[in-house]
Amino acid sequence: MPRAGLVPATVTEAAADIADEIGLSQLSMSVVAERLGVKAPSLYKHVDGLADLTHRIATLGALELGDALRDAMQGLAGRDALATAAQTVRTYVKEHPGRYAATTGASPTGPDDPLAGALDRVLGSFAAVLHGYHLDPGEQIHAVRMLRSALHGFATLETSNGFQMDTDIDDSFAWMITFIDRGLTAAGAP
Amino acid sequence: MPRAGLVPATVTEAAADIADEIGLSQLSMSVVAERLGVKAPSLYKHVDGLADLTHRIATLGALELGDALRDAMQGLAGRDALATAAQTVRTYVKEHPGRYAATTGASPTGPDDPLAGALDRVLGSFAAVLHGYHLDPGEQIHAVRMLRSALHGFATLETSNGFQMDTDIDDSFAWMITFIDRGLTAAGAP
DNA sequence: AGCGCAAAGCTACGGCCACTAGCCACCAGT
DNA sequence: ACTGGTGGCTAGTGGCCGTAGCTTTGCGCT
Repeated sequence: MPRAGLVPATVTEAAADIADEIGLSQLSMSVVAERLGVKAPSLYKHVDGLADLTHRIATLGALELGDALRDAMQGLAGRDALATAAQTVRTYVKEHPGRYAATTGASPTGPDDPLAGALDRVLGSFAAVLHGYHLDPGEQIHAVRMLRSALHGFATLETSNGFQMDTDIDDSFAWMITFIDRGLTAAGAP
Repeated sequence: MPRAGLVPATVTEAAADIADEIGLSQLSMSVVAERLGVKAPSLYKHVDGLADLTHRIATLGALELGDALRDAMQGLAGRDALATAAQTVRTYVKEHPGRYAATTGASPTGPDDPLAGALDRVLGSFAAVLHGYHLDPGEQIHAVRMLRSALHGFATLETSNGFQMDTDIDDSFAWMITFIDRGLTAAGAP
């Protein structure tokens, strides 16, 4: 019987995929082990239990989302940057609901936790979106929180089927982006 | 040994309280039974398992939030109605995070499910807020979704400690309400 | 090539969970 | 007072996380 050749990263990625497929709450050591062709206790050689595994999935999700935002927003500003960032977040949450759920449910254990840096990069992208609107510096933090709330709320409500089906959700999302863009433009030039 | 005199409503309320205290994910039949002075299997005489119990907590939460919104918004319109509704939601989520988590994680099983009606009443209050702004009828649904997203996102991020502590969260919330009010006013009178 | 040793896999186990089966005692209605 | 339904119980199953300890593998070093 050859060895499986696992490292923490492989386990984390397999677990993240499973969480996206069946939901984070359904994730278990057994199902991850099964996918990797291994018995459950073997995973503890690479990962420090289910809580640690979830934390690693959260970090992976934050890193991926940060990368996606950075890539998508290259050279954009103002409304284009806002619309692109928003769509990137929404798409990521729809394609990776398990990773995103892990990310939102996690908090860094300390300043050296890689999750902290990854989350900061995501927040940095949101801040970058707002640089295109000439806001009062004191308003910057409020605007970031408003933007996060709107995107996070919309995406989570959408993935949990919180919206009725009858009206197109894409239209509502576009409307919300326009609403925020107009508000930020007006706030920036009063 | 006298009987405990339980009914489904007692069990649901006790479970909801516990969920608020220790988090919905930590809720278990054992801990509910212990609080009610009863062994865990006895609960199955009143409630059809943990999933059913969670569903009942969700319904309770939606009913309570709907009542709170109705009461708080009596006779208010426009910005006052918006600010009051928003603050009501935020306060409810902060005081009853377990109930709210159950509500957002649940979906009605059918049209006769009491949860469906309760959720509709909450949505109705949001729609009532928007009646004070003279929106195009086609925009109404988008505005409801935007409002829900913002409030839901803000409240869940706040309860999961998603915001850094350094800037006052109350200020950010007030800023967001003002932002939405201005946007809706501008949209209603273009 | 062969040897040694760390590490990666395994089986076996303990404790907690949800949930079921089946028993017993209490209280209500006649 | 009897009787039947009902609310509580104990016992038990299967699943989960996580630990202990064993076996085996395969790399590095002589």
